[in-house]
Amino acid sequence: MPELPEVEVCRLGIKPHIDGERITDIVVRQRQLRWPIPEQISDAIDEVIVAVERRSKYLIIKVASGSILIHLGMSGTIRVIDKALVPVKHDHVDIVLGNGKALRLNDPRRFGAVLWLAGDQDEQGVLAKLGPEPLTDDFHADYLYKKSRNKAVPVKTFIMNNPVVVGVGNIYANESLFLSGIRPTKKAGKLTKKQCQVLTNNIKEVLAAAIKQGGTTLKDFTQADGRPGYFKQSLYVYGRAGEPCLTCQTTLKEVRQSNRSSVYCPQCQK
DNA sequence: CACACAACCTGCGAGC
DNA sequence: TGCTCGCAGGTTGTGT
Repeated sequence: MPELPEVEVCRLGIKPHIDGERITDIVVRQRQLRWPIPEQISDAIDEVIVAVERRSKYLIIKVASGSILIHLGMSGTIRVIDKALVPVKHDHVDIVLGNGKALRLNDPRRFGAVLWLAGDQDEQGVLAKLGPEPLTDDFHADYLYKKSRNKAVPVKTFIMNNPVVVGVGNIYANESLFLSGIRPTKKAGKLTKKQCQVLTNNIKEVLAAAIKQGGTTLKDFTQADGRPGYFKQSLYVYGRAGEPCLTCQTTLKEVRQSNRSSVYCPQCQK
């Protein structure tokens, strides 16, 4: 499910149920995710959760001696459930809590990850290479303009590249570019300052709006049937190839870039 | 260095 | 009913 908004909605949903709770056990049923779940993750057992944070699409669950990182990949979901609930297919990990609940990760495709960071230093590996958070002031028009100079890559590929900016996945990349009137195939280096301004603004707005809409379903997060059921987005282009543009009725086109589908309006996006 | 593309894995819907 | 194919919200690693 996860692009940045879905991960943030997930964080907001689970935080009230797990923050301040003691981890009483960590049950690993399937260790082989994107990377094997490290044995040292059991260091977190008997410790108290002191923070529930997010960096990029990683959830960060902090205890005194380190942090558990969780990435949901393409198909991961996480739920707070009663610890006695019988696990189903692809329920790979439980973080069992002192309050009788458990944080349960389900991930059919296993592109997700559960990692352990000892101490409080930033990881050399996954977190160190990440660019700015899109919703902070570190991500702004001048930054994007300077960063994109002399880049021949298509702008869509550029904004989906984690070292440039994190958290912009395929859906919101398509939507942001439509709202900005920029073709996904345009070379990043050809963006004007004005276009960088418009694009950064739209990326921020699209992500913020999605978080806000996801938030409306938070109260259902721990219901028995469980699934967060993300608020249905009103999407302008994603998944609408061949259908009329909602602005000008022109038939939306689809191209593949870096093996991902890009949909755009040939009239509205130049 | 910059960029394109395959790979990781399972499930689902379309088409036959 | 059941098979095969293509595609899916992400990221890393390899090759040119």
